[in-house]
Amino acid sequence: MPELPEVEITRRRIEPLLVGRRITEVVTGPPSYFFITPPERLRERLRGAVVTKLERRGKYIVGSVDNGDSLLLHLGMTGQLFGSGARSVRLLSSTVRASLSPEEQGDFVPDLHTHLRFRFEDEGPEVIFRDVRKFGKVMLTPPGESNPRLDRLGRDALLVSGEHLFEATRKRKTPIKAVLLDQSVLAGCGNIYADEALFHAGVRPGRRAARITRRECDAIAAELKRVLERSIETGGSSISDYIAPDGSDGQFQDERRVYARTGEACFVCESPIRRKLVAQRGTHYCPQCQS
DNA sequence: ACCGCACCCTGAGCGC
DNA sequence: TGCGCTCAGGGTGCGG
Repeated sequence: MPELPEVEITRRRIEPLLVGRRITEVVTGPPSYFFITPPERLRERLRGAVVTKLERRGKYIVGSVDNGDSLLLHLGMTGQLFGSGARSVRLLSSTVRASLSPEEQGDFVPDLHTHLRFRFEDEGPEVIFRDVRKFGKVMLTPPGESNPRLDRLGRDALLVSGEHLFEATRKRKTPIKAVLLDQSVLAGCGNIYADEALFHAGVRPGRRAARITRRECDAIAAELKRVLERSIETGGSSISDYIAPDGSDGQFQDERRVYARTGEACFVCESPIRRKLVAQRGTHYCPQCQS
């Protein structure tokens, strides 16, 4: 599931494929939950346009278009943004994959889940947005208009501080993990990195936020920053559908300490890792190392 | 203001 | 073998 590191890696790799190239055609799928802006409007507004800048805001990728529009992309749970040259079996459903020989599992072929394709004047690689579950989003904001989705975002998770976390957690009865997942507090933090940061900080995810000490807030902030930076360095976590935009897998999943390790031994104390629901999310922790 | 929860979606994995 | 059920989860919006 794409969180800040995966989104940042995607942004970095897509930037040279998108920025500065004149769009000649936008090919879209039919209207759906995925399209906040209707596909017809996207096609009209982006034909002939150039994206001049590509930034990340939390888990959003935001493009500045030379017509003044702002292009918002969100990968949701299963969104994949890549160049047409990417080669990865993760770009195919397992049933389709199973019907192909290894040598056939090469170049990407647009399918039912391919909602958006950008074609360019230079006739080079296309930029493709595929999303099986359609929890991803694409949206165009007209010149001068702000976007409420972006306005809601809090501080970027890479810039978290113990002080900020301490202030945000006072008077909150909800579990500390819910605060870490709250995009209006920490933009970009998601399920994997919340669990990992809380493990490294030695704090149980279900603890009431207001009961977390200043010292613990410092530890959580430092560890969150560290795991996010480390994940970006190692290419992100390729759990389920995420691939880097060149089709390669990330490596951070090999450095996980608790996420999706239910029942396996803690690397520190060998206690079995536990899983429970916190804030309606699958949550993993070590009962011995975290208190 | 804050909190919990339903909803959106579809493939994987499981039990029968 | 195959069907049908359940689960997964980011973000939004609603009701309490």
